[in-house]
Amino acid sequence: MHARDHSQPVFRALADPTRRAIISMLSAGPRPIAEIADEFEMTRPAVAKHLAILREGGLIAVEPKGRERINRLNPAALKTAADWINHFDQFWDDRLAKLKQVVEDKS
Amino acid sequence: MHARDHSQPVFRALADPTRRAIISMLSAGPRPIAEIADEFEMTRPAVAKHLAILREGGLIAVEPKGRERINRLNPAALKTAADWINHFDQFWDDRLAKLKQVVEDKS
DNA sequence: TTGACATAGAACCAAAAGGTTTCATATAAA
DNA sequence: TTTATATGAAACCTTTTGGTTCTATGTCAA
Repeated sequence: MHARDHSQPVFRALADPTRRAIISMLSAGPRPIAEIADEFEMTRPAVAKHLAILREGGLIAVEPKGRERINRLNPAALKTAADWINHFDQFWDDRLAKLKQVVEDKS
Repeated sequence: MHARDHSQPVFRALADPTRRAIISMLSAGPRPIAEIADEFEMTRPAVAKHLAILREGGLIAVEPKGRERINRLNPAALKTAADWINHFDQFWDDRLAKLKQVVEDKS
């Protein structure tokens, strides 16, 4: 059993509605900070802080490009949270969970 | 922009490791507050606060039984978070997402 | 080189979160 | 009825969170 809680930074990142909105936004494609900040009614440094927390959760990766820093969604990190939640699949839809297992076994 | 964020109370509830541990614990069966609090190194009122937040997220239901209050997991509420996350399934495993869709359509 | 642009980062602040202790209340058991 | 138990709830405290403004730095463009 895993003693420590590696999913904490991910769940923490997902807890804020602004950060979830940023994830949605970045699912359409990578963007520099200023462009992201334009979509919200808060200052750029505030958005930058949210991006830092998303980065700590591994949810985004940053690549410098000239004087910009391009933020790209790393959806694989979402799987950490999905795995934890899906652990309880059986409780809300046992049949689907079993079929999904079959699908996974066949792959 | 989405008008309102109905998933916020769920994600908020999931953000704390103690609350996730409580969810795990209750997946084994309903328990009264004192029994839950025994498992953590914090006071009963602290645990009671966590239970209140889980209740706000719809993740647990409480039924009074004598002088006890039995906390029962309501895993259906987890689906709210799962749905949001699985919306990004395509990014980490497009094939599985499609098969899962087929399964859901057949039900 | 000079000026504009994109971002980093520090200092600061108010509110929320997560904990505590203390006290009140309802039910069960003696 | 009296006492013990299970919980609710208030008051309080400290740390974290989410925001701000101001300043510094590196890069592009004239």
